[in-house]
Amino acid sequence: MKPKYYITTPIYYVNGAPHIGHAYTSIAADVMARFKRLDGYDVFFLTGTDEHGQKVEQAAAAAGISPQAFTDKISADFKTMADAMAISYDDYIRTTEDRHKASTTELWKRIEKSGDLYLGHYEGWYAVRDEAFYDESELTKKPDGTFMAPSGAPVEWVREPSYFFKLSAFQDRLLKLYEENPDFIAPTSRRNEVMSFVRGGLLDLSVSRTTFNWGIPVPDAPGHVMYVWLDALNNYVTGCGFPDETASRWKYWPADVHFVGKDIIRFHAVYWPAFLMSAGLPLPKRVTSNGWWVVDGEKMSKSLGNVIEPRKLMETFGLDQIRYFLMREKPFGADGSISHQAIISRMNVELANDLGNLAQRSLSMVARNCGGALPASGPRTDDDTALLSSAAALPDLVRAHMERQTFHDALEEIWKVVRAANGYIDRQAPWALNKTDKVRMAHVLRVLADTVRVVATLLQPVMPGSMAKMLDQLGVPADARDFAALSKPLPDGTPLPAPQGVFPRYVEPAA
RNA sequence: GGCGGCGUAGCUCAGCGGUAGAGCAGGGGAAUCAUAAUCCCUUGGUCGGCGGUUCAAAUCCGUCCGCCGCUACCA
Repeated sequence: MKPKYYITTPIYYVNGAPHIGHAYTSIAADVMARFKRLDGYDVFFLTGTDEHGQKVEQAAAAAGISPQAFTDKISADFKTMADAMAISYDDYIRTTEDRHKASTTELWKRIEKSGDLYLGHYEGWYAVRDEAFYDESELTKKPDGTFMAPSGAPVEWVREPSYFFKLSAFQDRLLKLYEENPDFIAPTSRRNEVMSFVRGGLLDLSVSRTTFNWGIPVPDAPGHVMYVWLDALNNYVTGCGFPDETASRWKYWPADVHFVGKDIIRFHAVYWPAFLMSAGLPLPKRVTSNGWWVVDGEKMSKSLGNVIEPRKLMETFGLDQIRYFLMREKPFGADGSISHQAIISRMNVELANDLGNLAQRSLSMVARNCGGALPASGPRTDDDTALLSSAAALPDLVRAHMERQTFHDALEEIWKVVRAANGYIDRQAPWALNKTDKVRMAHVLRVLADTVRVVATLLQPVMPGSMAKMLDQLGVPADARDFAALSKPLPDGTPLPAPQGVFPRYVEPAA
């Protein structure tokens, strides 16, 4: 039986259109999911939308439609986006679904039963627009005497009854979790921040609200709805069929990895495990967080007019090219910059010149000089062995990087082999052998075909469409494209279709 | 303020105790199978400053300068 692997993206808050940040996290999670499937795992990959909260309620009112109609529309937009980016999710969850309400109600009851909830009241300066409370020290006084949040939003003093979660009681258990599981939070810099935060002491968490209705009702507490994070985080458990622990999907819980943006690491690495501990449910194995993309050193913002839209990028450069760029250009956990020029450079230098051209020059010689059939292997020279060995070592190297989400390093390892193959073809010069030693030429071309096959197989998670084309051209059957199949050589004489360029060079349109 | 991180070639970064590295960009050459793609060679750095430990320091310690992150209920 295949080992299971459960992977999630955040569920995205439906207060705006999908942007590059959403695309990035989802693509990374998708790369991971596809990699695990090819590596022999029974993968469950969940994504979806987070649809409750006061802001949604108000935005819907402003739009003159019901909250449900409002979220239906935006959730559909996110789903369309996920499909357009080839996100291979197995389920798409929405927090407004009945299954999630049932699941979260049960989670609440379990936490309550553990004695970790109590009724108190919350008061403070509240900004409706930010859906957040602020400490008085954070506020600035305006000329008219009213106060303003750091975001510029107006605040008002509110006092409301609220249920609290005894987060303060979980400090030691959380620290123990981090210490015993050094891989629980990635990257390390975030782990240090989280540990430092928890060491500093934890306050109880307000987990219900009475000032709005668009949420899951607290059981037996009229007027209270659950506060957003308890509701939102629980989607990961809902997706596995909770509270039906006999559901076929329940085997997937706990998650093997939650992919999140660095802004929500604390919710996933502190609150979420505490909720689960209280409810007596197993904890996720890992929370891995990604950094931001900036444009020319500036954070993207509408006012600066430098917002990069994922749809536009895909239209201009192509989906696989963008997926490749995002995984290749910077370390996953770190911030990095994106620009038109940088995309073109990766695309033309690495995809078109290095890899696309390697496949094209190798396969066109097979087509022309080997009767369009895969040549047989021959006696290996040292040069042959060096290249084939580096290709054979690739799956383990890449796997190790994938486990740590060091995608850019995984791709660099693959590119070392691509560059080595270009060096090999120049040294062996099969075009010269064509005139002097056709037998050796055929053997050289087979070494190249085998090397490109390994590379293309390993790149499928990042560029599924393009690599499918490349593997077609290499004569690899559709059922022999997982990593295990690499140990089985392709049959000699496999007929190959006429090669066609997989990665065209990007040429700037004439102005 | 407290805690943590970073500062290495023009650019992005790796190295983290033993004679400075990669990719891109720049320069020269080779080849001509291929998407004018490829390959080889090469220019270029007092490894932020100053002290210290050591036979030996980008690499350990101290200090200074400059950037950045976290410091609670915001996706």
